[in-house]
Amino acid sequence: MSAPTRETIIATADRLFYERGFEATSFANIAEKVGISRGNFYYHFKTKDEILEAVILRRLAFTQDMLAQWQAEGKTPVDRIRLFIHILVRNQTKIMQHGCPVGTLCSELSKQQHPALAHATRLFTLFRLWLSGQFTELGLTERADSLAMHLLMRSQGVATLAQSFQDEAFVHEEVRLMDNWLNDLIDVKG
Amino acid sequence: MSAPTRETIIATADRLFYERGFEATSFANIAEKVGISRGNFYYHFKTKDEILEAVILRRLAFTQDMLAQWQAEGKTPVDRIRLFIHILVRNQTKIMQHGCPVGTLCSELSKQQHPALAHATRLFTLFRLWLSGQFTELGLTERADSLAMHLLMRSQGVATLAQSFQDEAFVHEEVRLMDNWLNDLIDVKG
DNA sequence: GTCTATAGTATGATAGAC
DNA sequence: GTCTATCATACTATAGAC
Repeated sequence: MSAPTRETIIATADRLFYERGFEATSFANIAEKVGISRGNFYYHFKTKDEILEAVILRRLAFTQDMLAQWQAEGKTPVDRIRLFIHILVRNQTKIMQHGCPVGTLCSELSKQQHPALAHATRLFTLFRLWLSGQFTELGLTERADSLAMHLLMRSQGVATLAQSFQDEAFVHEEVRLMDNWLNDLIDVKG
Repeated sequence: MSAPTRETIIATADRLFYERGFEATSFANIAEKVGISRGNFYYHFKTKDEILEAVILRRLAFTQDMLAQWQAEGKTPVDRIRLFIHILVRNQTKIMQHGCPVGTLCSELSKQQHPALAHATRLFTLFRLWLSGQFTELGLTERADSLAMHLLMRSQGVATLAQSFQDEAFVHEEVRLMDNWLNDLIDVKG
């Protein structure tokens, strides 16, 4: 059974890519954290890009699971959209330290002109389609995709500034504004 | 006269740090672009952190110049705030390729827990104080800083998603929404 | 102020023993 | 599947000639 080791490598790489960045994380860093030799590491992954692909696949799977859970957990579309908005509060500590896992990865891959950018952007697309579905359920079919992108945009902006300024109050204030924005959207509609 | 070479190094490093990222840019990369040997490079800068400091100082100076120019160019505070909002359109091509120069640098330095993060964040602070001043002039003194942070947040979010999705129409749509947001702010006030 | 030469370290990657 | 040993390359950085 090689699955456990392989899975441990991917999970560790996932964490380190998030905390330190993709470029800044070396094979040695990952191998050390996992507790295996570098040689053994190459048995599981031949290149750094292979680990990146595995990490993105893992994140895609985890994101889909999370969205499915939100779908079951939130009773109304508004409740479900709020579950998205409030990840900024739930994951606040990590976001202030390392930013958004999706945004920072896409940004780094974009700068490196890395071919995996398109793959990583699919993480954003999962959220985009899910949010768009919620807005459609609210009867805002025409604007659904724009509204989804708008919310994604705001969560990205908050994450970047939270990371730079290390300001907890700012995050709460902006989450409050996003809640208000959502309320106004429903009021105007109803 | 060593100033020309030194200035060329800083300008080149500035560009490469923006285009490729700080970590991904090596001394050899910069030296090659400048057209000097690596040995000569070390005559001007002993460590990579020294160049980073010089680059940040350069960016601070350029930003202050730009803000001073906007101050003179925009006839009213609203005009001046619009000059800020529309950098997203003016620099669209570069933003879609490399993101926001300030946001991506701060994000990277934050991940590396680099001591220069506080210094780089001052770039954001320049915009924050300038925008806050415009809102104060509009009579929104109490909310001036929150409004400034809100606009910074939105420009960061747009930059990150523009970089990930490579979507020109999205940028224009969000700039339009920021313009509307500014108009509504004045309407409510007046 | 600029160069070549070089040291020392870390990296991505491979070969082969167990 | 895991290890040690090894390679070629790239990096930061220094010493010294011109």
